[in-house]
Amino acid sequence: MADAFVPEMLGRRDASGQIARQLRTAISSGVWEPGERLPTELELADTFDVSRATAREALKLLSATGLVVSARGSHGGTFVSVPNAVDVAEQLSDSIGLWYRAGNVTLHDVDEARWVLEMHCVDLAARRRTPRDLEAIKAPVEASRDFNMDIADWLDLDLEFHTAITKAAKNQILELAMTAIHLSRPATNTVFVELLDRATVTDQHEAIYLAISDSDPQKAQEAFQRHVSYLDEVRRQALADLNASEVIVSTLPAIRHSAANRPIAAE
Amino acid sequence: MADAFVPEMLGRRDASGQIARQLRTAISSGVWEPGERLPTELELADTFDVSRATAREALKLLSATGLVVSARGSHGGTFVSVPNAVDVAEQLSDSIGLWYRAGNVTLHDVDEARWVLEMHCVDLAARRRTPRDLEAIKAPVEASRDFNMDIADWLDLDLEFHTAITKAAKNQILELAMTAIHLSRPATNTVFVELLDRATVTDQHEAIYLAISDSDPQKAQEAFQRHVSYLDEVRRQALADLNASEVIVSTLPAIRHSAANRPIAAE
DNA sequence: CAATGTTGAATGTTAGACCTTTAAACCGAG
DNA sequence: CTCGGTTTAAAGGTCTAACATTCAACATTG
Repeated sequence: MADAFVPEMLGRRDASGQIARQLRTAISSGVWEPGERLPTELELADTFDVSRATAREALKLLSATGLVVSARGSHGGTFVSVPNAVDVAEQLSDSIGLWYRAGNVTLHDVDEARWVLEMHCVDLAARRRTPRDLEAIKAPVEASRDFNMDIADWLDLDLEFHTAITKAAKNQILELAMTAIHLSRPATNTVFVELLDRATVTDQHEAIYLAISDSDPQKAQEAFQRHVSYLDEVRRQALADLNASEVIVSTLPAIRHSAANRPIAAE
Repeated sequence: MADAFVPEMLGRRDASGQIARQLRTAISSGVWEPGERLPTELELADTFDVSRATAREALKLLSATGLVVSARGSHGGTFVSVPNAVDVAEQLSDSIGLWYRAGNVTLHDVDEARWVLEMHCVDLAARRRTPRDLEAIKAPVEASRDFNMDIADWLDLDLEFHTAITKAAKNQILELAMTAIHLSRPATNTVFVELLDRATVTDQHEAIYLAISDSDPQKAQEAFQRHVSYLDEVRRQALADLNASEVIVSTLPAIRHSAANRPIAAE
């Protein structure tokens, strides 16, 4: 995998973009490992026969996605980096937000993806949770028993609860997806939260917590299913109260809990 | 076109990054809608009291994630854009690939996420597939009955099959996630495919297709479950046949930075 | 020996120039 | 008046040549 980097001739347009693409491909295919240093800006400029400014712009394109980081100083340079998960999730949520505004995705798409993913996180959390995970899940449930809390704070606790479950599932990929969806919630959600009955929601959260605590995936999924159904019903109600003629009514997929849904080889 | 853009004073370090963050926030919060034009490079440079080159670099940072596009010409400029789904998926898969190489995610994480997501895509596909979707799912199944085919071509058909199912589920978010995972497959997988029995795999594919064709979500999930179980078993077998320590080396190159390399931390 | 200065190499930023592209304004021929 | 070519202004793309800042290693000094 430690092949040399072989630059190709540039076309006449978009020099910085072409250089960035070549470097990106090289990084993906292992020419440089994470932590290794790329050529300096001056060397790249020389290699591709462009000015330093153009080479810099190419590196900026890579640094925007966290593929590389730059450091100044005598032993500085540009280094292959491992993208930060939160940054990636933020970029994802930015994209989702724009898709939503452009009408390329609907609220229903985002909600559906969220429930699908979280349903499985709940299952996995019940199987893999550590005592520490349980603490992290329990804390926001108990804290949200204070019903005089500000709505924003209460929502933060809700997010904390769901995030803790996601983490307990111990799958980085699923966690990334959930984080992105959570981050794009403010852009997509908002209207229905005021109509929720906090005691009901908190009870449902507690039921989920208890099932996870019992390491009972099926019970956890059922509890989560009830939670989702309640939220969905409140939402339908709200839509019905409004002039809902043009709003597409959300239809959640009937998600079966799945004793069978666990195919993956054990670690 | 809600609020005006209010630039903030810059700190002393990383001017282009700070400008990019401000613009990014402004775009996310709807200061400019998709399609609208941002200030010109010269105007931005003037606004933030930096040189044009620095303003340009800030815009490059945004264009790298597809948040904006630039156009030359008299009525050119930098415009808010809706990121292309495939580009976003590619960036995601690049990140996943690097996480894998750095040991932050395992093959197991990626596989598990894939099966979790696809299990639900299969369910949704059975509910929502159009006749056209069915065609797209059926074609690669029939084509892969030619067992003399090159392994690479056969793999392409496999990908085509799974992609068609994903599309039939009609959820952009899930489709994005699946695309990213599929794109990162070459970086993570490919060891076990040679051990598969093509006839078995194709039969399983056909069973999934038939269930989707029957609009029977449960049967479809069960068929998919059998497919996954088979793949999982082959993989276990392969792992058992090899020396475990070798496998770890070859499939999970535990890359650690040499002392000379700069430790990576996104700020 | 420890604190302090020097220096070299790299990125960060600036300034101004020129090139290329694009659409609109212009203008002359039919 | 219309059509088609030409001009032109505006904007991004690139180049050059500096200067500024940072940082580690080395040298110097108290």
